[in-house]
Amino acid sequence: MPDHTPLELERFLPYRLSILSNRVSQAIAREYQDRFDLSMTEWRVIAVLARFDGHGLSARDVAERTEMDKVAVSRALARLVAAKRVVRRIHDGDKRRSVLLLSAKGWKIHDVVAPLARVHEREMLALLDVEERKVLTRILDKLAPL
Amino acid sequence: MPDHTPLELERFLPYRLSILSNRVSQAIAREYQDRFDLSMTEWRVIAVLARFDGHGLSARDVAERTEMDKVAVSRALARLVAAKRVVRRIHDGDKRRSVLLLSAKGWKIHDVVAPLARVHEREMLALLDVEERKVLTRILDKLAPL
DNA sequence: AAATTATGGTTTCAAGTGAAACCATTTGCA
DNA sequence: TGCAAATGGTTTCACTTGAAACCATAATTT
Repeated sequence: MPDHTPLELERFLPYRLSILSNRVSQAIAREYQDRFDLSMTEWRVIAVLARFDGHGLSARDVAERTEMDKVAVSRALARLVAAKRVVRRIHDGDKRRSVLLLSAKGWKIHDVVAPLARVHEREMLALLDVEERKVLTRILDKLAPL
Repeated sequence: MPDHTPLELERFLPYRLSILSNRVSQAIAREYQDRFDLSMTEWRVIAVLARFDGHGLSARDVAERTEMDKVAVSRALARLVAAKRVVRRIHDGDKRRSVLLLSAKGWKIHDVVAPLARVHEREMLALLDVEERKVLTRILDKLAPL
């Protein structure tokens, strides 16, 4: 007799994770889209360019730092450059490589969105107590290192 | 002077959550695809139909239970019915509503995939200690209730 | 009962996505 | 030095996806 023991989706970890992550990302993405005409991937690009300002990051570096594939990054950059939020130069001595910098416009977006992002994070953390927050960080370190 | 305090993406909670969730989902989805020609959404449909067997679920019910939108469910069902993994009848007394049931074929898939899913979950949990597991559940209950 | 509104479900359309092909340049090596 | 392989980046193609329009049926209002 076959084992029909059903999987309880709503207690299944990968499922719950994906629900949570989708809800959070959706909410944030929608806000960035509406208020700044900025996609999630574009925002991530801006965030790393801000963080590693002065390092002269290339598109490849950005892809690595954001865990997005290079096609996504290429497209996000195309839009950001077109909107003059990012300046693209060419690397001295390697004409394949681009050197990416936030423009003044890009910094302005960053300076508004970054605090906003932190608010979102705080709202989320506000639902947890101190211990839960600590353990959550530890869990993420273990499950998705780097 | 503007505040350029950069957002550290790799410590930003929504970002980390999305990375983790994507990695896990991707790995699982790929396996189901390769081994059973089954998409993630199709698997979720099968899982709820198995779980609520005998309840005569409609497509709408499935959408609710899986937190997927009705378009996704409609398409998943179309494929599942075409593959004879799900049987679709029409509700007595409401000709709009469908009544969905797993076929023998559908049950067979379920009986193989459900244990496999549990293995995936266990592998994940194996990286955590007992306390972390308990707290993780609590965190998910708080952040993504229902 | 006729007319309006709501509901279950599918289709359509536009946008987003990844894989693979591609181009230019650079690196490694015979 | 010259030629094959590798690398940074963009484009193409086929597929997925969500929003809105849509169709049929049911429920509600008058």
